[in-house]
Order: sequence, then C-alpha cells, then structure tokens
Amino acid sequence: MAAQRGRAGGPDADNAPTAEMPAVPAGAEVVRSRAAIPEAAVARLAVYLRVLSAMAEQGATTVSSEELSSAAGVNSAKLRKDLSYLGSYGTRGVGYEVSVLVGQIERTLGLTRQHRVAVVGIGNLGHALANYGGFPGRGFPVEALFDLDPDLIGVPVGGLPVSHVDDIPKVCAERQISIGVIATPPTAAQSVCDRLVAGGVQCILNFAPVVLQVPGHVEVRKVDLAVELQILSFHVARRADHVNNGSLELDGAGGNGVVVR
Amino acid sequence: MAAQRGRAGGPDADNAPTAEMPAVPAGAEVVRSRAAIPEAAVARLAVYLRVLSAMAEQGATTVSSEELSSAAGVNSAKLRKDLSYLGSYGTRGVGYEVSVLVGQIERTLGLTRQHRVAVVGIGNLGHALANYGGFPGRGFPVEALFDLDPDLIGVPVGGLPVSHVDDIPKVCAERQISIGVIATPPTAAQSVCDRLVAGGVQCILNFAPVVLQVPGHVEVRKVDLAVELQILSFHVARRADHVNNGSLELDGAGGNGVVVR
DNA sequence: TCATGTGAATTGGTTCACAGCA
DNA sequence: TGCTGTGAACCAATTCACATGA
Repeated sequence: MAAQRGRAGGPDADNAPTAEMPAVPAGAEVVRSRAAIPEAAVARLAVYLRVLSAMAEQGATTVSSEELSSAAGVNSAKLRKDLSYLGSYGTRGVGYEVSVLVGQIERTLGLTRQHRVAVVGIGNLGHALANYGGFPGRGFPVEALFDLDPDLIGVPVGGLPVSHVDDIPKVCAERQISIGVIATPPTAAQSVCDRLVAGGVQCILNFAPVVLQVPGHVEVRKVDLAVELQILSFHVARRADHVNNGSLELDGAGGNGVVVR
Repeated sequence: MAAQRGRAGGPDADNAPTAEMPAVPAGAEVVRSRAAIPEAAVARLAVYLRVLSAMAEQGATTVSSEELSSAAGVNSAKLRKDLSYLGSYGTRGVGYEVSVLVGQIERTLGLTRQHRVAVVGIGNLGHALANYGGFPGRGFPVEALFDLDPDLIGVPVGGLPVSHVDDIPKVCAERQISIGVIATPPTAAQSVCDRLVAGGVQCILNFAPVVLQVPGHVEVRKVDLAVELQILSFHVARRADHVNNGSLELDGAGGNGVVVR
C-alpha cells in the first residue's frame, strides 16, 4: 500500500544501494549501483536547477556555492553536500560551471527523458494545470485530459480534447502516460487512481485531499492545500503563544532575524 | 532572509526554544503552550484531522492507532508518537475517542482561530483558489483578491471583487489578513510578497516558482509543481536504472513490492 | 488482555571544520 | 589564496520494544 510520500520528507528509502564512493575500495564487495541521493536533497536539486537556469539566461557561466546557495535559500554547506551527490563537478578555488551543473542535475533528475502527463478532473484546478501547457519547462507534456462530466467530453482544453474517466486505462496505455495528476474531488480520487495504475502510470501527483492506496511500484506525491494552510495556522498559533507567554526572546542574542543561526 | 519551508521537511528551525519540556511538574493547568512539536509531525496531524473528521461523519466514536494510522498512510508507532505530542488522550486497551482527538488537534493547529486569507494573482490558479470559497473546511475565509490586470479590478470572483496589487498593504491591514497566497507569475512574486509583508501578513503560501526573501518573522511555505514533477521524474529514472543494472534484487527477501520494507 | 505511551536505539539529514587542490 | 569536497559531529525524526494501565 505504499505510504504517501507527501509533504515533509517522506522516509521510504528503498534500501537504495549506496554510493560507488570513489574512495571505498577498502574492504571488499560493498558498492552497488548508483548513489543513494537523500530524498530531501532531490527536492533541493530541482530548486538549484531552476536558479541555475535563470542564471544561465542572465549570461552567468560560473557560480560559487555561496552565490548559488543564497539564491536558492539554503546554506552553502548543504548546497555543496547536495552537489557532491552528483559527483565532483566543481573547481576548487573557483566554483561551478553553470552549464555543467545544469546538465548533471538534469541527468540525475531524469529530465533527459520525456514524461507524458495526464490530468484528471478538469475543474478549476484541472483547467489551470491543463493550461500550463507542456508543464514546467517542457519535459512534461500534457498528453491526456479526463473528466466525468458529459458536457466536457470532447471539448478541447489547452488544445487537447477531454476524454471520459472510464477510458483512463486505455488512453493512458496508448499514449504511454507516465505521470497522472489527480485534480478531482476527493470522493473520486481513489477510483481515478486505480484506473491510472491500471493504465500503467508510474507516478501520481495528487491534489485531492485523500490518502491514496497504491501498489508498491507506484510513486505518489501529494499536494494538499488544506494541510499547508493548517501548518501555517500552527505557526501563527505558536507565535501568538510565545508572545503571550512573554517568552518572546525568540531571537535572543543579537536580534538577528530568525532562521540564520 | 528566512529559508523557504518548502517541500521536504524544511529544517530551518527558527531558533524555536525547543523542548522547554515542561519542567512544569504535575502541578496545575498543564496544557499550556506545549513545546516543540516536530515540523514533520505537524503536517501529519493535519492529515489525521481530516481522516478523523471523515470517520466522525461516518459515525465512528472510537478509533485505535492501528485503524487511524492505516487510514492516514503511516505506521502506528509514528501515529502514537505524533499524538503523544498533544498529550495523553487515549485509553489503553481501547483506543482514542474521535471527538476528543479532533478537538485536540484543532486546538494544537490553531484552528480555533480564524485565519483570513488573501489571494494574489487571479489567473487560472488564482481563480481556482478563490473559488474554493472559504478554503478547506472553513477557518480560512478568503477576504481579499488582488491582480494587476485593469480589466479584472472590481470584477467579483467567487463573490469578492478584485483589488489592485498596489493596494495590497492597505487592504491587507484593513481586513486583518494573516495569510497571503501568491499565485502570480514568478516575476511578480517577490514584489507581491514584499507588499503582503508590508500589509502585516504573517504567513505566505507561495505557488510561484521562486525563492522568496522575507523577514524572519514571516513564515513561508512553497507549493511547487515543477519540483514535484521533477521529484517524480527522479524516481522514474532511478527505477529504470535499477532494472537496467540488473540489480533488481532491491527487494531481497520475500520479493515484496518496494516501498514497504 | 490489549492498545496506548514512551524511553532507547536507529536511521536519516544537516552542519561543522578542515584537508586538498586549482 | 580561495573555494570545493567530505569525514566527523551533531541534531531531528522514525522505529523498536516494552512497561503501563484501563
């Protein structure tokens, strides 16, 4: 049933074989295939990639860990550690070549492949998603749309006609969809999910506020507005409590902002 | 500059006076602000809350950690640990009373307060958000909408007229907005963010693919479609690699699916 | 007897601090 | 001289396993 990977750093960690760590030879066997990049680092790599792309557009050819990390909102040690999972592509005393990093991150994230996307549920959100048109920075073309509403079937949205949810398995298989996006009401989500899985979809991005049950080989990520808002609510409440309790020291020495430390 | 709290278990930890573990003995009105619930647990509490609400609607009055955890897609040990941060509200040998749990989680997440929301950027996504109408399960009423487009100003969306982004500080202050939702194109996001902060907003939910810079007292959470898709892409690629490498042992003993372990 | 609640062990992730190299 | 790359130390989160109490 594969637990959701949602929000906060899903654990999961399939016994991923660890690094071919250059040094390793020591003992004996060990080693396996590729390197186990921590889940948390993967998420950040995607952010670095975006920042780097922006920098490249501005004509930058080189960046230091300091520059890149501050643009990405992390500290430089973490950035360097994250990049080290890719291998050693920096130049000591200098920094990283932007184009090299972009290439390596893309390769690592599997962005050299195409990942065909289907969107299910063409309501407000589904519309928004369908109109993203080719999704973020290409590589994720939307190739199928589905809904239940007879009035929508056949209507083109973002240039693509809507199909009926009953056809999900067939259409997904035909069009080799690898990522299914669920933007339906919660009640429909599980059955849609089952059909996507039947259609051979490997990953699901779920916007519906339900915990999906999927077979172990399917990867699920959840985007949950209510959860996000409630987490923010928690922080507001906590802050308010602190103030009430008079323990508003909070930023003790030097009154720096926060985070920093 | 407060790092983003985004995706995978934002660390960050504003120097939150962690574990001020109630040295406060058995004494009196324990409860109080209760210290340091791990960020990761907070996100899950929101999920438990939803599951519990659904159960309550179905008439359930009691639930065991086993039932609740499987419905929420986590293991029961984690669930019990999470609930223990709230205090001891279960009955050994029996389980938890649904209504008590709902109440405690709501209290902990600060859902007894109202959190007025503003949505900035009334495009496809902004429309979708505005029409959520009162956001997830009330408690998060949308009280202001903003856009740049003159054709939109004054037009009601989801029953609320759109104001101009220049008025963000004034309107947010007037209407006591505590949560700002940014659904603008990336280029506009930082300036919108600055205005929200000027308007006294305490939390920001950012859908724009940029890393926002905010003062330390403002909490930011990011929902980033591109990042989500790229993480999924990574997993697809990794899986493909494993197969190619013939190291598809992966599930050594017993050939269970994956994830599980 | 059974399921909660929780210390202790473990695992995963972050940060430090410095060796190594252009 | 810098800045990368990385062991080691540290801290957070998860899981284990069992004492506890209805």
